[in-house]
Amino acid sequence: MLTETSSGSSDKREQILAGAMQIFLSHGYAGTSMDRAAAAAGVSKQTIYSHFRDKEGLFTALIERVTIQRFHTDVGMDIECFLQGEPSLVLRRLADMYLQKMTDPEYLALFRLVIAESVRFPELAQLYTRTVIQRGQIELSNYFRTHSVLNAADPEATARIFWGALVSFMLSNELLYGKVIIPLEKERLVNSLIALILPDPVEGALQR
Amino acid sequence: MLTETSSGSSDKREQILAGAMQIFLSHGYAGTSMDRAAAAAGVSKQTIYSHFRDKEGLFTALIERVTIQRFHTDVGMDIECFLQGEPSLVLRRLADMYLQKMTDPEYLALFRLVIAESVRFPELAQLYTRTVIQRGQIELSNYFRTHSVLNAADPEATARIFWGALVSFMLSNELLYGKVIIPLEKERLVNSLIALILPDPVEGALQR
DNA sequence: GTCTATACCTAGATAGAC
DNA sequence: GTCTATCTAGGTATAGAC
Repeated sequence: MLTETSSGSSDKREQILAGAMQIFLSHGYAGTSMDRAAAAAGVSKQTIYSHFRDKEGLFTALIERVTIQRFHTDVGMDIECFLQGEPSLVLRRLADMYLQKMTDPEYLALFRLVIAESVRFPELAQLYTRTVIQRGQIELSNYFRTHSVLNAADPEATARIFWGALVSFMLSNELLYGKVIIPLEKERLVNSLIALILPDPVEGALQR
Repeated sequence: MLTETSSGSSDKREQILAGAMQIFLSHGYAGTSMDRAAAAAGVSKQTIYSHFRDKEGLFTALIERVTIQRFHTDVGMDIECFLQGEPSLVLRRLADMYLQKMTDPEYLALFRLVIAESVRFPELAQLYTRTVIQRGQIELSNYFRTHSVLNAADPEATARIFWGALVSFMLSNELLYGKVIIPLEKERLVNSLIALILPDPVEGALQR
């Protein structure tokens, strides 16, 4: 049920993408050799070259696939059911969901790789921005816009702040070893975030 | 006036670091060859190897230098004078200062490179976290803690949110092409950030 | 200390058998 | 389409003249 490309879909092609993905995600573009990619996929090097034009073509197809897949899983789960209930509960639910998605090892590796290669492969970074970042911020903007009880005169800017606090928390904690250097419990970040956005914080919402 | 290392300081050493830095910052670790680094520094390859053990040693010394230098320039400017005055003005001043520092091309390149190589060179990522990230957040935490008029029951968490919103804005705008894909004026982000943190937003502070 | 020249290896990409 | 074998360029690192 994946999008078919010009080369057509085949088992081998999927096998190559699945195997090479592990190596590229963990070792980066320049750090991955076609030999290792072929070995990880369980095929010979020439088989890769019969399915993809060159190393760049393989990498591009691969990152596109991971990004699009992530988009589809996001669409798969019903976002609407997350937005029902007390705003404080909804915001907490949203924050927990985004943080959980962001701390997935594959998401972290994709995030790091897209940033690392954003100069050599700008079109991949742009795809990532449109597919992952923009999507999340539109969801948040819509919620802030349609719930005027919240302290969000500018829904789009508030969405950036909410999302940005979570992204930066993940980046610092998971990729830059902040978890051990400047530890901060997730709950404290989320509690403060909610307290800022809710006009008058409910007593029970702040648990510490 | 730089910190002297075990190899001693020399003009050549500085020349090598300055030249190689440009290449490493723009092409990454694996994307930089010792030939290009030598050419950019205007020395021969063997001269590099007489000052540094190997490519990893050169890269490590280089990133350490850039990170420490950035720390020193931060110390150089008097942070205290930034913290005088109305909280809304101080927050705006802080936000503008951090955003300006973050959009410096060399800072952006260092940021991207540290993230890209955070697996191969974890000690550099940790140095970056301690020197750049932790420092900024301590400054912010102290301000929030000593100004209880602000809506910051948890100063450290609030500092994370403030800093995180700015970092993520920079990351999205400057590294992931968000400036053209999901544009948002800097002023709107900063205004909303200040409005959230100030208990009752001053009328004149929101300009749009 | 600094350069030129080179050893040795691995990279991406291809040729040709099947 | 798929594999084995191979070509060529470019990589890190070193040897030896000055």
